[in-house]
Amino acid sequence: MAAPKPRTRIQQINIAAILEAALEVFSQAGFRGATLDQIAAEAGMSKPNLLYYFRSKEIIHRELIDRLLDTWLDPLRALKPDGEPIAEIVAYIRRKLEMAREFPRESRLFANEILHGGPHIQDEMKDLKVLVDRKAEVIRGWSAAGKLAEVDPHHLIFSIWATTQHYADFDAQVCAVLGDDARAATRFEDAACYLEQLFVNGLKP
Amino acid sequence: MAAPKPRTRIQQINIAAILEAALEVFSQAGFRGATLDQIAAEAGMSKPNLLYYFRSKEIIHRELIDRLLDTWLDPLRALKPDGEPIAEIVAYIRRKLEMAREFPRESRLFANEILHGGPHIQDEMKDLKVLVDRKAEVIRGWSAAGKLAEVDPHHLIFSIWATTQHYADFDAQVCAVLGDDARAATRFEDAACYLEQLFVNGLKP
DNA sequence: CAAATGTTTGACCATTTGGTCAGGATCACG
DNA sequence: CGTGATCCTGACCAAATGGTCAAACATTTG
Repeated sequence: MAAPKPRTRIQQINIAAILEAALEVFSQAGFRGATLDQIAAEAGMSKPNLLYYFRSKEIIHRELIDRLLDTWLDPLRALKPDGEPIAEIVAYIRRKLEMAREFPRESRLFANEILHGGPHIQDEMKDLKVLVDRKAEVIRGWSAAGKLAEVDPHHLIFSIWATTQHYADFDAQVCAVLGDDARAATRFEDAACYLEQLFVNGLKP
Repeated sequence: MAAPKPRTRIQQINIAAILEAALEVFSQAGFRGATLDQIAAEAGMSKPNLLYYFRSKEIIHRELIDRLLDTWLDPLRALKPDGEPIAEIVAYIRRKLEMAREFPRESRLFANEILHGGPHIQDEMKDLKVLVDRKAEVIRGWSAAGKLAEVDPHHLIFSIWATTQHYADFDAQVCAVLGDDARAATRFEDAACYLEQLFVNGLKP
């Protein structure tokens, strides 16, 4: 199905360099805002050479999205039905927050895509729905067993996505609001602490 | 400071039509992805005529952002220090959710801007920080008075922004995951209900 | 080494796009 | 109704951009 693995050493190096550069540029400027010249410059090669490895701008973008989706949902997949519900959810939040810190560019790339209606990932959305529906059933089971408050599982998942990815996608705003002081530097730890409190106990005193 | 109000009737009509069209196009395609031709077509006029009213693409964008920011923070401003804390926060969440439903294009326009580092709104970010810091103090006071859990007020505000704007910015994903059934149709009501539960009581059974 | 295969590039092209301009159409108003 | 201000447009332009191509340059391999 997928193209056979890169044959030569040079191909491996250059394809990796291009994807790294494209991730940087796409995540900053969006698909339309990114130019092949920018990506080529960032990757340290000429534009025709870049196009020798990827036949079009869109193909680079697709490849990035494909690779991203592959790992993006791992934290959700890791939600274990037989774990302790609250602990499982807190662990999920921590994993998502960790990804927001480790892979902010991937998060922004994805956010950009969805923000514009996700025109390139209609198929993948179907798979996403299947996965989410399955995990929603798990959560519903937890609620039914009295181990979790009775909440809409889909919206619970949305709220976890929203609160964690916010720290990657809206980093500019987060940092601007927190200012230059130490609070901005510890924002991920502070967020983890706050979100655990929020999701477990809410805001009631 | 601002240009004197549109003089003529025609100016009022056309400027309004342009801003409406630009909001539509910018929010769908982003700044770079939007073209003057698209905006002009959407506004039902020729490109040179559009440029007669706004001298450049960037000026249209600035005007939209300016008008947006004017009202975007109203819900936060409305947070009353002498209200009942939990009720005030729930009311804030409902207002933000209402805005996500009523003004999804504005939300996406703003999200796009922040996602790309907010290059056009550095100044406005300063004002934002001032407002948030002030409201954070109010929240801290509520916690100190024992009327609210002890949480980081800034991150509390972030989580409200994230969870509510998610329904505007990531609408494509939300609808894809909820599917075609009635659940997608009632997503805002369901979200309001879920978020109230989450923020007040958390997920503990 | 020499052929075959793989890699790189400068020059080039068509299209898109933000923006201009001169002049014609329309409107407000005395 | 006439005249000055406002409004509108077709034609045009320069720059940017995605993409092509032939030919030069490396690298591998028999």
